[in-house]
Amino acid sequence: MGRDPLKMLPLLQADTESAPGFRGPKVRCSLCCLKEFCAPDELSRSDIDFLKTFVKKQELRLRTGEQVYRQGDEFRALVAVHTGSFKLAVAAPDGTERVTGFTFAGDMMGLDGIDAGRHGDYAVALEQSGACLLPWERIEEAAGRIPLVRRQVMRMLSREIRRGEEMGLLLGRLPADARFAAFLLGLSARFARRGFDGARFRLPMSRPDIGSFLGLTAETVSRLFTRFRDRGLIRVRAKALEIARPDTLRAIVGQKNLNRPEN
Amino acid sequence: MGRDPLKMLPLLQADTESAPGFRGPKVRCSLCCLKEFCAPDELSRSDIDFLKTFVKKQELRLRTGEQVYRQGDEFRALVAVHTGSFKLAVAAPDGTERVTGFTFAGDMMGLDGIDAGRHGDYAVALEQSGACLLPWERIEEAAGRIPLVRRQVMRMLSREIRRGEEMGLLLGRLPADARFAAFLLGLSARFARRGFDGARFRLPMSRPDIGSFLGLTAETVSRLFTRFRDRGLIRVRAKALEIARPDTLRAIVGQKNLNRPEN
DNA sequence: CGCCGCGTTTAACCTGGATCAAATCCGCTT
DNA sequence: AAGCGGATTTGATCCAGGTTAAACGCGGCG
Repeated sequence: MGRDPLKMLPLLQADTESAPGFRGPKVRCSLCCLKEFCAPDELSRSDIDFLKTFVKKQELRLRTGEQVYRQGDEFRALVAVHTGSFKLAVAAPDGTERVTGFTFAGDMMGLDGIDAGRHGDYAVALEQSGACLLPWERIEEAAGRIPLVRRQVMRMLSREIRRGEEMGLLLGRLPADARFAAFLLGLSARFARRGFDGARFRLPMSRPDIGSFLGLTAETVSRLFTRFRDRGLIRVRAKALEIARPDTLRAIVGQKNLNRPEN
Repeated sequence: MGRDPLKMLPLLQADTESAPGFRGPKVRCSLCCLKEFCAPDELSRSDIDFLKTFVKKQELRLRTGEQVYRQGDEFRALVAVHTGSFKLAVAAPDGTERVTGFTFAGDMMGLDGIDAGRHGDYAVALEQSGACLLPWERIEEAAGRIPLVRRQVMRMLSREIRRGEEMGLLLGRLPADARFAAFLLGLSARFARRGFDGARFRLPMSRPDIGSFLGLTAETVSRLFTRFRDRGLIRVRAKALEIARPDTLRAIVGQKNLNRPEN
């Protein structure tokens, strides 16, 4: 698991713009992170300027396997994914890893640390990725000053609660194939919402990661990939995925939704 | 399930103090709900007065089976449990019920409705119960005005996120006995934290409810009750529960925590 | 006081997915 | 191109917990 010592990039430092040895597309954070809070046109110019004072130039760049923050680290900032993707996971007492989520460009990470003041999970880059740090103290301050920001922060938190509940429903009650179908559809919807192709995308995570996330073994996940492929529901080629029949996938999620189909 | 038409008490009305036919201990809400937000002594007198303007006299009284809010209802207020207990559940498309949580005195309900503006679950009283309504608009206003309230609201939301994650871990990866042990210990801890006896309490919910919550069948839950009783871990007598050996229960949760015990 | 209906417990069997084991594929290095 | 090591796929068992069915217990009611 944590065999080779993964590098930990310092949090909240403005000079981490270019981690040594990092190569990749040069992107600026600018307003991208703020979109998560508010439709930009709903904010006044001065509000935007105020927000920019603490988000700009906070970009963090990570290579595959590097962690943005570690479990137990002091919580100081929310992390907005700017480019690439991350897996969120917790380490069980014995060191085993349990994947709790995946994040992509536009997602926010670290929300669960606000209460306890430290991170309950850790975030690992699944590929070369960029992230914006949003110092929580500043966010709180902004939330006090700008009603719109306050509302959006709370909605973001609430949305996360809802998502957790749905995940619980998924894990607790759906059989393996329905979980897997729901997973694929969920990814598809997320990509589509962000303007990417929802029918054709890359899975940045490994089979064991998917399994861990869905409460299944890597073997079962692999079998599901092949079964779905053989049934013509998806097209897979290593990490590349194509959703061929989303309707059928939806049916698999819905149909097995409960134990007594009839009523 | 929803066979007999459960009564729906109107939300946000001040005159629901005494629902017709309701009998039970007469309790006042006063500051109890606010404790959820802030240690009362950290708030100034004027802040408290301000908060009281919209929480006092908002108490709702419910009898067994009555719903505080229904799935899909417009979200207008947080609901703080004042007395008694509730189960939170969602109805699957086919009408089947999935229990997503239980709440007791001091707990807050409805947090997941903030984002979407409507409730994603419904809350049913498991016994004669009382609840306080906290109009969300007012809470938001207070959050803007009083930094402490703002912080506490956000922490509350964050805590809920963390709890959801833990629930996911539980549902996705623990075997039945570990889930059940964790459930009992969780209840115990919650009661203890609220000043009740953590070793001896009443389970207000039915076996099927527990099963639904844990992603197990009622039969399995029943078997676990008897197995745990036979092993001397608990004492059960219908709804009355006594935790005899919490340490062993903890061991059951921890030990089965993962698939490869050795490493 | 005994009947009725529902929630709970117990018992017998079956299946989905985990486990264990092995073959194959793929990206990288030399 | 060949060699290597980890990831993925495939195959063969096994078992926890679901399913089905039936007995039991208990409170409400006529």
